[in-house]
Parts: sequence; C-alpha cells; structure tokens
Amino acid sequence: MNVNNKSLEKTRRVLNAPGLRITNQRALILEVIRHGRGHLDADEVYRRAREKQPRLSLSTVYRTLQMLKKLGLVEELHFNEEHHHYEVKPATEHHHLVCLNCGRVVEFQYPLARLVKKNVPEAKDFDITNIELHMAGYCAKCRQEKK
Amino acid sequence: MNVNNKSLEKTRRVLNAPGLRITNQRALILEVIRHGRGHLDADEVYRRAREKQPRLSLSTVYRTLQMLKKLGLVEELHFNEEHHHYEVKPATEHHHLVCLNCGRVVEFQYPLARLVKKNVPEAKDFDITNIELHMAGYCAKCRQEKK
DNA sequence: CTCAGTGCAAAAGCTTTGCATAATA
DNA sequence: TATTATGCAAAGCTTTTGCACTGAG
Repeated sequence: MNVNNKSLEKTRRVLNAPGLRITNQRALILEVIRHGRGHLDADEVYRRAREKQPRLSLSTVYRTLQMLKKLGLVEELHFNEEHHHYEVKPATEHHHLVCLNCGRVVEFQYPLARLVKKNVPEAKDFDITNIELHMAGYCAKCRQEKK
Repeated sequence: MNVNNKSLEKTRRVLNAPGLRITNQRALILEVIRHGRGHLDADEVYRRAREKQPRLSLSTVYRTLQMLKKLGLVEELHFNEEHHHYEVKPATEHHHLVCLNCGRVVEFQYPLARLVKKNVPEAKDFDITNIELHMAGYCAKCRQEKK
C-alpha cells in the first residue's frame, strides 16, 4: 500500500491546484484507471466506474481523461487496434508487449530512450519527451495451444 | 527509380491474387501513400487522391486501406494524436521520431526487436510479429527558435 | 455564495455498410 | 459475361459541446 499512498498524495496535490476541484467522479475514475493496470479504454473505464456510481456520465469520463492527461497524472497509450488506453503515469520508463491471441499485456522495463539517444544519430539533437514502444505477437501459452 | 520499380512489381503481384483486381483507384491510392512517405491519415490520402481522380469516394479509400493492410502492403501507424497514419510497408524495421512543434517526422533504423528479445526476459517466449516505437519531442531547430 | 464540474441531449467527427451501377479479367 | 470494386447515402461508433443544474471549497 505504500506506493499507492504516495501516488494518492501526489494526486491530491495536483488536483488541488487553484481552480481545480476534487470530486467523487474524479477520484473514482482515477481509482478505476489505477486498478485497470493501464489497459482500459474510455468506455471500459466508464462501465467499471458506473458500477459504483451509476449516474456517472460518459462525457465526464472523457472530460476527466483529458484533464488527467493534461495534468500529467495519466498517460494515453496507443495500442495496435482501435481505441486509446489509459494508465496512471509510471515513474519509470516501461513498455508493452501484447499477445494478439489472448490479449494479455506484459509490461517490461528497458532504458530505451537513453539507448536510442546514445546510438541513433538522428535522435541526438532531439529533446525526447515521450516514448512509446509497442510490441505485439503471440505469447508462449497461445503458441502451444495452437499446435 | 529502382526501388520504386521493385516495389511496384511486388504490388502488382500481390494485387493479382485470385479474386482481386487492380483498379485505377487502388493504384492511385497506393501511389499517394507511397509519396506521402508514411505520414498521411485516411482523409489526407483521400484529399490528395481526389486531385487526380475527383470522383473517388472516401469509402473506397477506407476499404482500400483495410485491404492493403490485410495484404501486408501497407502498415498502419499509431502516432500520438488522433488518427492512424499509413505507410508502404518497409523492408527493414524502422522507427519514428516526431517533433511535437513542427510535426517533422524523422525515420531511423535500429534493430530493436532483436535487442529486446535478447535482453528482456519477458520477451523471450514471445513470437514478436509487430513492433512500433514512437518517440516524440522537440527537434533542434524548434528548440532554438523557442529561445 | 461562487464558480468549477456534472448530466443529459444533441452535434460532430471518423469509419463502416447496403445497394445499385460500373469496370476488370 | 461473371464477379469484384465503386460511389453514394445512410447508419454506427466514439468523442466533443452547450446548457441548466449541482456541489465543492
């Protein structure tokens, strides 16, 4: 629970910025995203949040998502298929490996930004602020089952 | 023109698969994507193609895009912002570096798949079929101009 | 009490689909 | 000539917006 508390503190601090308000909806949506472990799209967030707060509206979800993104609390991921996915912004750079069969998402860490900046001439002069590596394929389990 | 001819040959070969037809629209759309150097979304493809063939419809563009994707001739990229972008499928793995200010897209090569597979335990058992690295930031030029 | 945030409904994209017509092999 | 592909218009999604009301500070 340590990490969670730290994270919640940060959240409260940021959401208390002048002109902003902490509402039940925002707290709930953030909690849902946190539990979703980074792999929910807007509609999925909506459905889960509504279980606890049935009057919540989809527009609030979209508006909140945008706000959290802008505040840097949440990150928008662009997976291969249709929709965007959201995760609480992680402290360390990490990446995603998605199984195209079962949908399982594996996260792993790897200091890519540093590595690319060091080895790719084209990247040397760039001030890199965002990095997103998305790899997809078939996990060991699914490959076995297919045989 | 060498690369182009090779690529066109391949295109013709693939589009001649039984049950498929080479039409003016398809040839045109593919040409537009090729010229777009990988960074056009569906609507942009539509607008450019219509300059040469004003009766072309948007649905044809979407249908063609899907088909080319399925045939493996074109690749769909997921840049940071709204829409999908398309590029003629490159022979070698390459990645994108986008300037958030001027929108310039720099391509660079780096054998990431191999590297990650070698160094990341979680990726060892995966059969990786897709890899997309998207980095964004500010290019040298834009950083200077901001000062 | 004030003003930011919410819900609802309507609008605004983007993408897909049904159907009659045109064009390719 | 037999299908496949196209254009058009309509439908389907996802996301955004306007407005009156609610609720946090």
